[in-house]
Amino acid sequence: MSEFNPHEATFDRLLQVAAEVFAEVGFRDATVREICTRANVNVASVNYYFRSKDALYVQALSFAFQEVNRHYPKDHFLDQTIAPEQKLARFIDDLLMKLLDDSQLGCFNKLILREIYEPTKALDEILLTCIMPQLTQLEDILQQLLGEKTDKLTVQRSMWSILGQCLPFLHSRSIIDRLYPELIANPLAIQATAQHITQFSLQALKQFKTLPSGDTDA
Amino acid sequence: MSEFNPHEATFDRLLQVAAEVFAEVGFRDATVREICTRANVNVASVNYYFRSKDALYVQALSFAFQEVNRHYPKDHFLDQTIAPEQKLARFIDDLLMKLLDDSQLGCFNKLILREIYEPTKALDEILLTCIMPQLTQLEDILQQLLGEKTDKLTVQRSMWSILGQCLPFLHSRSIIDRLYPELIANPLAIQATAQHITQFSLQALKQFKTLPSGDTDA
DNA sequence: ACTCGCTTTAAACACTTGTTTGAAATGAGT
DNA sequence: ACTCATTTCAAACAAGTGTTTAAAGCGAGT
Repeated sequence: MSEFNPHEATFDRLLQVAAEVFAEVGFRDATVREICTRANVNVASVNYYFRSKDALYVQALSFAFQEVNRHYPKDHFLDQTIAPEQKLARFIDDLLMKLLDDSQLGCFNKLILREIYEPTKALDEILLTCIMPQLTQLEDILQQLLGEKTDKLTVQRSMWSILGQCLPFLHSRSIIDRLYPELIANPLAIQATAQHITQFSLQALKQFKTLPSGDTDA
Repeated sequence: MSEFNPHEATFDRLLQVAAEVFAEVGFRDATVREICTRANVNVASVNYYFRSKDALYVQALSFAFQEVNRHYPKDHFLDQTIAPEQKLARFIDDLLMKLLDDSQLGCFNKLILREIYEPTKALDEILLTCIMPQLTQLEDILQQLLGEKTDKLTVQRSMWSILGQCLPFLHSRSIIDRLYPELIANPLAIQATAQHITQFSLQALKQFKTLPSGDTDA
């Protein structure tokens, strides 16, 4: 994944490789020796620079968040000129791309996923810095789309309805790859799937609207 | 979870306890010694009865499936007198209850979830015996609901839209418990959430119908 | 009472793991 | 050229792992 660069300080190389390895096999299955070998670094370096494997994990996590947030800026949803329906479509598109990203960044996603799946003490920080911003962003879009008078609980449930439709492409990849590969075979298929989710959701959301504005239709 | 019963053969006790422990901490973090201690059994028993820890895991998995399938019979969806909308509502209700089941059976669910999340060689068998039946059941309901002329891909995508809405309550429990506990605070709340998913989906599905039958409305 | 197959047991084995250690290498400041 | 703090290294350590072993216990059939 990340080719060996001798000019990168061993500290940074360790962090980078650790994130990758932890993402691939999880905290427990990741061995210090494997990480050090891949980083072309002596075994003792982990304890020298990070005190322990646990501490390395925590640092690797927050490093991964920084990277993800750096590559996926989230400010382009504040634009009030774009219709909320459009924003929702964009949100779903972006999310699906992110979840199916198998590159460098994808491994950071996997890392976060692991943390959700079996939380360590680091989860609380992740929730605050990584998950919550995404959730409130979607919540805002939905509140705009449905109208201010739609109650919070309905908005939240709808938010999970939409998130839920996207998430299987991250956490049930093993099933989808085996039984429904056509859904994500190529970028076009992914976009079609995203479009389905958008259509599905927009139609569903109509029933919860409390706004009179009836000029936004397919 | 399962209190020690001296009259139960050690073989059965091992299987039972192994399923619990594997579900709790995963294959790698589960130690043979922990399993044996909980089962009031000598360490060597695992290798005596099951040849290896790996083999024990596989057997524990298929044992878990048998138990789950025994407790959740799936034949009451063949009844042709029930409207497909009703069937969908029932399906979602059942699934949500299952996914949120924290009892004895819940641990079997966790076991299966783990297998989906990080597949071992055992996944293929699980897909066949445990996952596929559920999926095709939902697929059938949807095909009935949408009409025979709706294409398979749309049906499959819709199936994942519905499944996806339910699955977060299993695999993102850590987030929901922390940020949205009201959604599943008690049986009533769970039912309300299930009802939301049903309404959301039925409204969404309308746009994909290819059947003329227009007498099924909210 | 004795045998013989099955089961249980404590101890040991072989291996991997995270971590520590103390010496060697490195390199900037003088 | 020397110093000294920082970094790297091979080797060893201590603890935990799955597995094996060989002896002891047990229980029905004769």
